[in-house]
Amino acid sequence: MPSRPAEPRKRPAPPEMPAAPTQAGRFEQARRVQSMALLEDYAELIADLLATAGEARPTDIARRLGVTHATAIKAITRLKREGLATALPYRGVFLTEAGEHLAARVKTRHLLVVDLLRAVGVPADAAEQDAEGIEHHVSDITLEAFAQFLKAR
Amino acid sequence: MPSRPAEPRKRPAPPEMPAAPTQAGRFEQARRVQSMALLEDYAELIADLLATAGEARPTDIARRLGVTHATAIKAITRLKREGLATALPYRGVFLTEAGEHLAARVKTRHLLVVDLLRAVGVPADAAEQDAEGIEHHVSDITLEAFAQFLKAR
DNA sequence: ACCAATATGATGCCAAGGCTACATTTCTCG
DNA sequence: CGAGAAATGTAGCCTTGGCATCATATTGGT
Repeated sequence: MPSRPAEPRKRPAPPEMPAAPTQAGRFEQARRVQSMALLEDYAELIADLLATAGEARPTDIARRLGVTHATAIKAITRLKREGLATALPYRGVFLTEAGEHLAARVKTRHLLVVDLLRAVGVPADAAEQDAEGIEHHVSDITLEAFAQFLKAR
Repeated sequence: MPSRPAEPRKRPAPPEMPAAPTQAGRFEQARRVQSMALLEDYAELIADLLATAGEARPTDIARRLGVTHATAIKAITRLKREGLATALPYRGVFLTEAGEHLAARVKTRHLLVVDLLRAVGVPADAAEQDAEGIEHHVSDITLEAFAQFLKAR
């Protein structure tokens, strides 16, 4: 039996010990990171399309991300609002300098995360899949540690 | 200059090569995982509070997660809807069997992720912080690889 | 036993990210 | 060149997960 409904409460001992310096702080940071994840994915993909095909069109972006074009266009609007991309109607999307910087960092990080996962024995498919979600949460410090580890072995 | 506005488009070569079996599929999976993340965090925390303090009250949950109590209550409502938790008004939150199972899996995974990060040289603070976001994206296959790696070294 | 303090719950608001449906523009090709 | 096809853009709707605010319940202390 999972758990009994509890008595009327006696407020035994408010576990006010922060368990760690700030558990709440860690969750907040994780949420902050998460809000950047989508921008990062779009920036990286747009950079890839620009490099590969010479242009990045909403439909291609949408297909690659597995969303509808309407969703992609909304995201592109946000990218523009954040100063990461520019777009001329019916003429494709381009990255600003800030957008290109972001894309480059994201790509580097992605490759490093995949390499590290492979290095500790994760199969290629799983490494690719998991990296897609993991990468956004890897801090610079952790990334540096990954690089060191890979160099050392 | 980051990128030129482009010519009227000539549709050069639709890069229809799926780059990988399914890039879109990986993003979709990452999004699916993300939608579970919040439930996992709540389940783990509730289990911890129940074990530590004997009860899990919305206000404590909120404080530990760094959100307002209104937000916590909404999440608890979703936990109930998903069959992971039960709650009696003004009497705290409890986990169903499914909720306890989830909490246990999440906790195990969290510890393993932190251990892995530490093992490859990530400082303790960063490991704790990054694990908070990373753990949700670690598949069973990857988790198993982590376990093997830790055992082997 | 009462009242103030605190916790809890209910609403309503917002932004993000999905979607569908429909309108418009551009392109391709006969 | 002129349609039909395809891409692009717009609008409206939904769910999540935040928030603040207000109303109600519980609790603790005198």
